[in-house]
Amino acid sequence: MMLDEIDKRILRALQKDGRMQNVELAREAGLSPSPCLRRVRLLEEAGVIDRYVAVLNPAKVNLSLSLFARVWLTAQDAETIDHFMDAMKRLPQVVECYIMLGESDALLRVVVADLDDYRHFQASHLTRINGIQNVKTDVPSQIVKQTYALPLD
Amino acid sequence: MMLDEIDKRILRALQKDGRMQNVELAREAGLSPSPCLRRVRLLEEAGVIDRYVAVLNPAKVNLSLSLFARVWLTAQDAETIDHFMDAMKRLPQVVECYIMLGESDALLRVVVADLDDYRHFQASHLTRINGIQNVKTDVPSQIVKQTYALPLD
DNA sequence: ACACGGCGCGCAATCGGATTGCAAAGATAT
DNA sequence: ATATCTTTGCAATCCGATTGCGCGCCGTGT
Repeated sequence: MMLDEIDKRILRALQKDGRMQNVELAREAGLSPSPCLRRVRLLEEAGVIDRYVAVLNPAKVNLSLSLFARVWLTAQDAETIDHFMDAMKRLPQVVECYIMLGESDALLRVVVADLDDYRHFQASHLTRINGIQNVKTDVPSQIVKQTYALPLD
Repeated sequence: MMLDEIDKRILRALQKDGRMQNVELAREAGLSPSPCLRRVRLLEEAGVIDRYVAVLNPAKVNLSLSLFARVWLTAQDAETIDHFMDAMKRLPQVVECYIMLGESDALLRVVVADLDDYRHFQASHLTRINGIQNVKTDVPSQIVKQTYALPLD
């Protein structure tokens, strides 16, 4: 799919505010409302816009601590990795999970209330999963930026 | 703010689909539309819902490569860190940036088209920033999970 | 137990934006 | 230059968001 400058303006706006009203969106895009909405629908159908989500304030729902865990597995065969991935998909505290090339085998972002909560999570969930050899937890002291917005040129 | 089970159902639904229509949302929450919408507005005003965003498909906008960079700074004083943070805020390719306790000083998630693009980003942006001593790039081979949804009990 | 007060609910009416059909304008290729 | 295909803008329609209001439920105090 080919995106022109108008599409990019639409996407940039919707990445900032996914509920922006169509009239305002049209103004920002430099279009009248109807073609603007039609473009949005096309972008949705084409899968350029994957979904819309509400972003919560972690502190307001008692999940102030976001931390990273680098995971080393006991092996890198498909079975071990698949089992690990399935387990990660099922843990709601694991908000992001990547299988990595290089130093560690996986990188997680885990969201919990506090360190006690994380200790509990690690003890009763992480360590019970087969195939995990080691976990190194990295704690952020500050979140500088957490846009999930992709840069469109 | 105290969240009851209905609020949590609303938040869970909106984290999955931030544009869900109020009538459907009300159905999922087990409420009629008007009190449901009133609750959503309260959650917005209270800052529990921080914002709504459209999530794009990276591949569809030619940004298929998401990678992590661990950064070591030349010093950990406020000035060095502030300068670094300002620089990160200005780089649109840097989608997430955390100042870390422990091994590395910062962790970035960077979004680019491909490795060439990343090399270029590193050469013409990252390495030009004062205070960066070293960067280790970690490449994910697979994205297992990328929910940004917080687990509400 | 009963009366009172406050909070949150659901209904129904209103309001406003989303959606669609259609004709005109623009772009493209021959 | 012209035919064709595409995308726009307008206007009418439709549908959901929003609000006012009365009711019922729950907690409190007597």
